Amino acid sequence: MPELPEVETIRKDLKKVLLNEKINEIVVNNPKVIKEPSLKKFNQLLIKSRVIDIFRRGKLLVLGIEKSGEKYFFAIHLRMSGQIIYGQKNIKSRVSFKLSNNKWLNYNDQRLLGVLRVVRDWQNLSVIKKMGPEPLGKEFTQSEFKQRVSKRKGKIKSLLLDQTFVAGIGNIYAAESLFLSGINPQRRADTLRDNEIKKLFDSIRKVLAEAIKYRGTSFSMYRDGHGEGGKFLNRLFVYGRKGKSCLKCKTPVRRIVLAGRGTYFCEKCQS
DNA sequence: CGGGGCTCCTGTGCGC
DNA sequence: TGCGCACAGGAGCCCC
Repeated sequence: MPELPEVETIRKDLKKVLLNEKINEIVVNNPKVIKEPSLKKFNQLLIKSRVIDIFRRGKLLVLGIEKSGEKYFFAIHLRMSGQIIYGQKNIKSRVSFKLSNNKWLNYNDQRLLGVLRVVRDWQNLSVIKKMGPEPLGKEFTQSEFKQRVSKRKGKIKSLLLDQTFVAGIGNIYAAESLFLSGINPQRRADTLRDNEIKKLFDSIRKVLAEAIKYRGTSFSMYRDGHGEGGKFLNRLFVYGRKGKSCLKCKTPVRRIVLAGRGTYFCEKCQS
């Protein structure tokens, strides 16, 4: 569900309310989402710990925590249906944390696909070690992007979804970036011309930055740190608009399946 | 390396 | 109303 802009919105929301709070109580209603370490150890490490940092890498949200002089990282991947909502206790949550200010941090996850971990070194997580560049960061440059794209034989849309290639892009923003750049999602990456790759590079950054500005896209499950929806939904050009007319040329938007994922595009605007 | 299929889950919406 | 199927902001795994 949440892609980079959604996770970033949650991060910013939580940063305002979570820093320096202590976790005083943990209620685990479904241990399945806790992947590392054991449930017992997970509870032990988090209880009475203090939140000292909150950051994001790709779609991964990380809380830096401190417990009796030791530093740990609470890494949260929301996958398809995860939510982290600050406020009142939610009895439907998979895991809830009671904070020292008597508020609750609820981890909700309808489909139970999310992953919670507590580790000593977040940079040592395999997802992090394999993860591609942060698309809004300085290390993401047009020239290295162009070089890497032009070497790949797979479909450009699959490549954008590959977290080891670029971090944080998911199904919505892959579709929107490709629409803005006028590129058909089925194109082989190595057939893109230089000006198309440049356009794609710019579009990725533009779409992600805009989506952050509008606090993400709420199709159904996504909620920000306070349980509110994002406002980017009505700024989407193609995602979820099958059969509706293209906002640029009025041609009906098509939906196909690529690598098992719904893929939306305008045949006329994207070639 | 690339692609397809399947899997982990729960829930909703649609056609018949 | 009921049933079965498709589909859902993700990603890892196996196999060809």
